[in-house]
Amino acid sequence: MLELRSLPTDCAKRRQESVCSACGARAFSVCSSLDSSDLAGLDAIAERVTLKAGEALIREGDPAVHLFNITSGSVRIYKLLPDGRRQITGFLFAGDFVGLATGQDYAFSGEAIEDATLCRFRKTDYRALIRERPLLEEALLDRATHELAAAQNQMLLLGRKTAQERIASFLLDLPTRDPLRPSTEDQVRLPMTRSEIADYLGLTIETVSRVLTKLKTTGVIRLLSLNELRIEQPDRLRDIAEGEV
Amino acid sequence: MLELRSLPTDCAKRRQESVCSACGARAFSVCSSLDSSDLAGLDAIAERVTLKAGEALIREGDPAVHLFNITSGSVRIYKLLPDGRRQITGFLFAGDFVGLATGQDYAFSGEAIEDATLCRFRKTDYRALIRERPLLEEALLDRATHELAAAQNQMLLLGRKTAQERIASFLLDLPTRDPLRPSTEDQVRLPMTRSEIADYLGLTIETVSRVLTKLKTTGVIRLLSLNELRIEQPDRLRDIAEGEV
DNA sequence: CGAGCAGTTGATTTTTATCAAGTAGCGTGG
DNA sequence: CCACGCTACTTGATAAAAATCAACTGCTCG
Repeated sequence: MLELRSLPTDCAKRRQESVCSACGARAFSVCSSLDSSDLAGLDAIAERVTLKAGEALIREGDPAVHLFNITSGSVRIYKLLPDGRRQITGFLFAGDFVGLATGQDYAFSGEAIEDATLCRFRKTDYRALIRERPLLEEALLDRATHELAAAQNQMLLLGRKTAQERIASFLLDLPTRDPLRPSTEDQVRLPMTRSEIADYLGLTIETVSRVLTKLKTTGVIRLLSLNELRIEQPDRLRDIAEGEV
Repeated sequence: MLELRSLPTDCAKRRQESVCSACGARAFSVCSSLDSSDLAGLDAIAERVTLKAGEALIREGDPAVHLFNITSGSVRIYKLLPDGRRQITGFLFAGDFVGLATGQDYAFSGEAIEDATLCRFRKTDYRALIRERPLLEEALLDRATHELAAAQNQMLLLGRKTAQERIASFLLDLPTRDPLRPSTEDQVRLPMTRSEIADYLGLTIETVSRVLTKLKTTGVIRLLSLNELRIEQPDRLRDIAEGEV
């Protein structure tokens, strides 16, 4: 049930597999030395939740009762302005936590992009549990810390990168976080729509479409289908992402 | 020496004052029940650091040896693109931690905006310490969590708000985080330059200047000096910040 | 087969950046 | 004390990037 996916900076060999007693899903430790016994407590207070594509998980402003861990599928979290403008602040995949960054009320909404399964904990239970399990807390702090670093990268992207640089950065970053990435090297799965990519990168769908077309025309990427593409020239894409053009 | 400033969501009465044995500076607990004895351990491994305005604290890419807590003054943290474009990802004040969001190497640079004093810990010492002090770790997790929520707000700002909305949001947010805010209600201290405001909001200095002039002209704010202004119409500024115009 | 939706492409507008020319405040040195 | 020059800031004119508006394509699903 609980699957703490290894963080991107981990080397694979530090992964430690364990099996959730409650639902049988595999659980991976994060980089610090967390093992099955540490996760067992979490499993005990977890409920399983199933969501169809598009269904809401949490809604901004609601009391933050639960904390979630994604078992399968993917989730978008976002914030809205009163007039409907949307900023997607993250795409989350199996192993990610949803709801860590909240106080009294949820500060963002979350919905399934694809069909998804999740583990749900009451925040109060989880608070009590992590007090007894310092290794679990350390793992969560580690994870929050990594998310913070990712958020800073995203601020750099949103504040200072051009449309082309944003798309390039996105195409390079996404597969590193998606556990379902195609096995083929440099192939990218896009489970989200153009509209979601636009709202994640602070652009419009038209601009996303135009930039993808341009990258295709210049031979940097190849569109395999609407939701799948291949990076033909990774070095060039990396240069574009960092503004080296 | 160590000053864990209360988080904005705290009610004042939950503040718990304690005095650092090493340097005499006051230390406040964060919202959870952290007291002097929990902080004492941190003091023991802390060194005092003094910085003049403009001096660097940490540099992106350097090994992340230290963790800092600001005792006085203010700090900017930022990331650069190869061509020099800068995104300031945060302004930090007394009580804030610098260096939480890092793995092996620092992922951002940090410099003093004004003269500042800080406490410095070796990360290894601090890691060892928080394992023994669950309340401290909980406080840090809490803080990381709040920073994550703030980062999401900033992503909404950078990705979807207009220049005017960004400035309005900034003017409303800054005083809530600056412990040196003027005692006069609705008065805002701007210890940073226009260039820093611009790099924090993803704008240029010219745009920042123009928007401030416009807000002044429409009577929403009054510029008292270059680095001090007063919000004349807080409700209207709040409306502008949320796009209700 | 056709409706509807996601995506693409094109023309135009808007916003903000860029380039350029001032102005104001401040510290320094005469 | 004042002139000088520096820097930060402001203001104006123009350019560029991306948004908006609009038309069209192609795919999926009933």
